[in-house]
Amino acid sequence: MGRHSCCYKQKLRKGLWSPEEDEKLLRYITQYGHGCWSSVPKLAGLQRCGKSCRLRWINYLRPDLKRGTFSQEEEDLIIELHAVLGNRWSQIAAQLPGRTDNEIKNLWNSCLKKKLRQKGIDPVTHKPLSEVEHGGDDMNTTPKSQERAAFSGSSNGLSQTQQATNSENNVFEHCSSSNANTSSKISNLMSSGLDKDCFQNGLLCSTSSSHPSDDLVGHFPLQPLSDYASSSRLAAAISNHSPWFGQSGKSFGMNTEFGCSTIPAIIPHSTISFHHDPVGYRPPMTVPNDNYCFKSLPVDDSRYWEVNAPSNSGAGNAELLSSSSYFENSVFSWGLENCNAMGKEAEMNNSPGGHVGEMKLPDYFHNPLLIGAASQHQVPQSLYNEIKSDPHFDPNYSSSAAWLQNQQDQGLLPSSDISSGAKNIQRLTALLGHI
DNA sequence: AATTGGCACAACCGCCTAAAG
DNA sequence: TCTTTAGGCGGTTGTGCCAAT
Repeated sequence: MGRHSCCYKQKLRKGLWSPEEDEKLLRYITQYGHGCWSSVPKLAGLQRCGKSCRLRWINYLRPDLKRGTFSQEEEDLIIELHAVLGNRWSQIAAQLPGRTDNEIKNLWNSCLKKKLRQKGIDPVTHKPLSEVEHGGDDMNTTPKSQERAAFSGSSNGLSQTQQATNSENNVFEHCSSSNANTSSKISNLMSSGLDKDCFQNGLLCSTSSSHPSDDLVGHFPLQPLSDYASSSRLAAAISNHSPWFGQSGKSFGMNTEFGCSTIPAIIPHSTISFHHDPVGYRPPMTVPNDNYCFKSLPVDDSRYWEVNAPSNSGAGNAELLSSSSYFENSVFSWGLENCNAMGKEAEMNNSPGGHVGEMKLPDYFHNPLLIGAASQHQVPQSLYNEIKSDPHFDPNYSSSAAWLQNQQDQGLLPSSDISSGAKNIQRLTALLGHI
């Protein structure tokens, strides 16, 4: 279904979005959330199909987008992840908060592929070009339909041929004997608490019956790792990643719309625990309110992120915390019910005093992430002007923590909120600062 | 100054899957 | 069980910018 049926019913606009359209969509979603995308254009007064609105929001308008060029670390991580996940851009994007799958895909096609080739690495197999040429079994020639079938039937997103190549060639050529260091890293990864089933159902699932399924290290495409940055980040990404693969091979519980997709779909006892270095994870950039305080608890060499569910919500369960509902019901409050009041209040006045978890529209505009977008003309001019004209606006803010702190300094936030919100964010920022 | 090619980015297209009727 | 509808994803194309010629 390329174009939805709604697109045929009436003449809908195509092509680039105008600033007016952006503003309409932004204002609507800010106030009401998107809900059913197919109804968004009508309710927002747009001559677009819902699919187009969704894409525009995800790739362009949503406030937690990180703009600007990719850092070297981001590029390295993308390459690492691509070696494992193949062209599963949405899942790669899930490990790079603030980046969209579209953005990463474009980067890959326009830049990273070329860089790898220049290094003598085949961007498809992540093996040395000479090896690929000799092999003759060129991955580039894998029929699309075959790859799609492989995707749906396999768990790691690579074609079956690709899986076999990675597991049988990379593993036993590069891992078991020559790359003991990397091997030990993966072994450590395994021995330090990861559920083996996650691997068997997830990324490291073997497709070859000739290899014992518990030889998990053996099914990891290790060869490229030496070229890239620390493999611990990849391990972290995988450890965060693999539990959310279902049997169909598709991930679930990953909400890339908010760039927070590493939050597990099922979180027993309302606790999010990220084993190992959570370097691939950043908490939602939305400020947690009092009920959702992110805590970092050092346990051995691992770090754990914990979310305290609100005791009075009656929803401190897995259902609430499942992906989108998690945000729609709680943390991502600006996107839904609170936004309604938020927008109205913003229209009436800019009075301070809103809670951290209930940002008013002007406060929302102080969000450095949105401002980042605005500064690059990613936000409609009228909104940008609104931001710039605000006396509290400071384009130099570089973190949500700084932003929060300043909100308190300005008297725009009560100290109770800053203590639970900003401090946790500051802790997160410090812990994740090395990214 | 005009043309051309490369590049980055935004958006569309088509496929797959799941849910609902 | 079949059909319809919608969401999501990856591939591809269109467009504008910029540097080189």
